[in-house]
Amino acid sequence: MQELPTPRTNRERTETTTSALIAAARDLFLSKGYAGTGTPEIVKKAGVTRGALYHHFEDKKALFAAVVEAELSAVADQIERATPEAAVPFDALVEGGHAFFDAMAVEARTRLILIEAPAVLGWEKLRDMDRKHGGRTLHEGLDAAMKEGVIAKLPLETLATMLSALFDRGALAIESGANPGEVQQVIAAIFDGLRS
Amino acid sequence: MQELPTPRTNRERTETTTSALIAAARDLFLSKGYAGTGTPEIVKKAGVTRGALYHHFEDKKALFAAVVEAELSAVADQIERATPEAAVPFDALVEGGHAFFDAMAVEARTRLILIEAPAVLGWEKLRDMDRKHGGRTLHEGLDAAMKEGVIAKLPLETLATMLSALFDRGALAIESGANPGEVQQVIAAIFDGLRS
DNA sequence: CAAAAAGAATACAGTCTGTATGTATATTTG
DNA sequence: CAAATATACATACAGACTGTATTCTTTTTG
Repeated sequence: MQELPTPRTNRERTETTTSALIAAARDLFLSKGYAGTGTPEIVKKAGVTRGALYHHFEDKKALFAAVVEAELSAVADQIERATPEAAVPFDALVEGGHAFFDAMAVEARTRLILIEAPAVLGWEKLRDMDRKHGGRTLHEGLDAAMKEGVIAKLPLETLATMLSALFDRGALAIESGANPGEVQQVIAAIFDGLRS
Repeated sequence: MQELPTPRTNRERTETTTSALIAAARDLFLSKGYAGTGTPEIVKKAGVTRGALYHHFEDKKALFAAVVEAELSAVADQIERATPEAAVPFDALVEGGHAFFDAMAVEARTRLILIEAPAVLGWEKLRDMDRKHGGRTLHEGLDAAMKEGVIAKLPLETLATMLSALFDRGALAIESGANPGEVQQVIAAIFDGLRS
């Protein structure tokens, strides 16, 4: 009875282990936080050894960054899928906000993306990652609305940064038990106040 | 040549060592972050031993909490001292915001209070601590402005939470090189939009 | 002043991270 | 296709840190 070597290409092997690591790390980071999760536990859950982890990732932080990137991508996809096309740029912003809260409602996702990621990776680093993914939605929406004269003319970059803070804080507040309706009401009022 | 025992009351001893620990920890946490600062380094800088640390504080996190509390208190004091009295409630909000940014301009203070503290102590815990100190300023200002009918009627608690997010994000953006003038311009525009 | 309590120092056990070293599996090259 | 090389992975190790247990010292109390 021979052992079947089951030959796999290197790309496949890498893909398998990195996926397993990211998936395992994601679950543990979400449930126990970054500091509360040790690499021994991660590799055990992923079914590999620490050697494999440190072969594919520079360090624990790099693995965490990969998890965050995946989550940001998932959020962006979920938003894009939920908001097909909005006739009025202004409405797109409101709908996008709604989709954002839905996407962030995944258990503990807010803590991972909005609390832990800035602390572990640095706020600016996360800001850049965010821009690559979901951040574009808000940015482009504001740009369009501003060009059509729907909202007041303000420094776009700064305005986007400030308004995204509203959504982030809103998601955190909702997860902590705040009334989602109230949060959206307040955000709507603020956006409405920006109309020219 | 006898050693002078320099008898000190227990309260004095406690006060001395806890102060030294908090001061040393503050500097190190600010410059190297929470995870990057070990307790051996802290006690060395404070001139005591780890035994003293763990006698007065439950764990490293508790010491960090004490530092954060002190920083929050310092920020609140600085704001209160900078904004004597504002005739119009609405103006008080603007002036308070300006004072807030000044207070947060202390090197790395934003990272400690806005990034690390939520990650280490939990967002809700920090939210509570914040309410005890500076959070009141914004809360009361909004309450007054709303009662006088200066701004639109909205759920106060939620509105305060959302607007404080603007100031927090603004402080972070400024520390990351954003134009302070633009930040305040955007915030002013948002507040102005809320006038009824 | 003796006993009790509180402050503080030392020693220790357990855990984690990152690296160094060794082995097996793929891929490239002659 | 065989040897050489590179990549994937596993094991062993060194250093550091956290929190606790123990012991000693100083202050307080009866």
